Amino acid sequence: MAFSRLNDDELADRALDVFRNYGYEGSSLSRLAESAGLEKASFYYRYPGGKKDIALAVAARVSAWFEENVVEPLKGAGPLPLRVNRVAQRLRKFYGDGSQPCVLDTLSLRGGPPELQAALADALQAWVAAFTSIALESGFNRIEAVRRAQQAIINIEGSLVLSRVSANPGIFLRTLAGLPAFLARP
Amino acid sequence: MAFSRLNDDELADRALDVFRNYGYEGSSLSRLAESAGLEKASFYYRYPGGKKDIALAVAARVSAWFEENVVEPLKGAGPLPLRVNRVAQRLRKFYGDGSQPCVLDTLSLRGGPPELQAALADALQAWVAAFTSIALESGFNRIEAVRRAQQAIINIEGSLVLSRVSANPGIFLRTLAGLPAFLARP
DNA sequence: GTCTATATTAAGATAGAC
DNA sequence: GTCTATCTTAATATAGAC
Repeated sequence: MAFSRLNDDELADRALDVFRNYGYEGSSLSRLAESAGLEKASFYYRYPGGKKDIALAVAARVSAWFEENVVEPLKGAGPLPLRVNRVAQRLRKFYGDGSQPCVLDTLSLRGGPPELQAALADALQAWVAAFTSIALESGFNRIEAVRRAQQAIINIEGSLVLSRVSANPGIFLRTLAGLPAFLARP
Repeated sequence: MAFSRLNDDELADRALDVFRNYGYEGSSLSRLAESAGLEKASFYYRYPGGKKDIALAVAARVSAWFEENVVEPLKGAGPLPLRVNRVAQRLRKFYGDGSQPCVLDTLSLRGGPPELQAALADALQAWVAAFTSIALESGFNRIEAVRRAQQAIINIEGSLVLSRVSANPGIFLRTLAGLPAFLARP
């Protein structure tokens, strides 16, 4: 295994996939190392603090993902609904078309360190802020804009739970389809 | 510990609390046994199949909880919004005022047997059906009633995730407050 | 029906070779 | 920077006393 090693971002992406599917406690170091194609000892070399460290790296990666795939695309040119729709497609992919749990939801389950909870809360806050900006730009007043942003994320998170538990992606995909009209009124 | 033993329902309630906070894989038998105030060996006496068995018992208990606290109260007498509000208060308590994860969400994470996933999907389906009945009784046509029922549960599950991750129960409590008007239009 | 005791396997973590 | 080897602790599971 001297070749085909993964860089830090790729490694965090693999770990993200383990964490969101098993929760914090359910993600054993063996599983995390295996998902990275590494022996446990090599894993400790990269993340001396073990599971805590890689979980924090995953939280940072999640924040970076939202910056790159939600905050930035929303700032781009073009009509508002079209920009929102671009973000909806990124979210669709991020959540595996409704088959993958949200890492904010499941990595925040009991067992992780307080810094992890704080980092996940920050990532969520950035998401709300990005959606709020769009609702403001769309003409809603501040109170209504924040309400819409929160409700849009409630819709995404809630429909994801329903889709996943009932093994019916349609609910999640329909929610995403309605996102542009909901956040950026025509 | 010859006295103060818990019956099956009480035991399942304790296990439910462990499962929803740690997910399936993250809930060790040691933790489950400890939460029940039993030694591991005693736990195996009651649930010979170990974690799988108690998880299935928890899923059955969840179904029973929805039957008793959602389906039945909605059938009671009184104005529709008042009945829905009674259910909202039960849900508020069930979810620890927005501090406790939903067991449908987190017990369905990877690791559990297929029968568990099926049982949790059934419980969710019963919830949707109960809310659909209310929306129908309230005057919505069938398609809109199903949509409202699903959306009401999306609101609950989604706002619970937001409240929990951001440690802000307000979002969840506000969603519950709006439930009667949403499901049973005045 | 619950306990103590114990066996086996997996998880968490480090040392040292390459 | 990754590996094998090893240690320690925890998890899973069973046997047998009470």
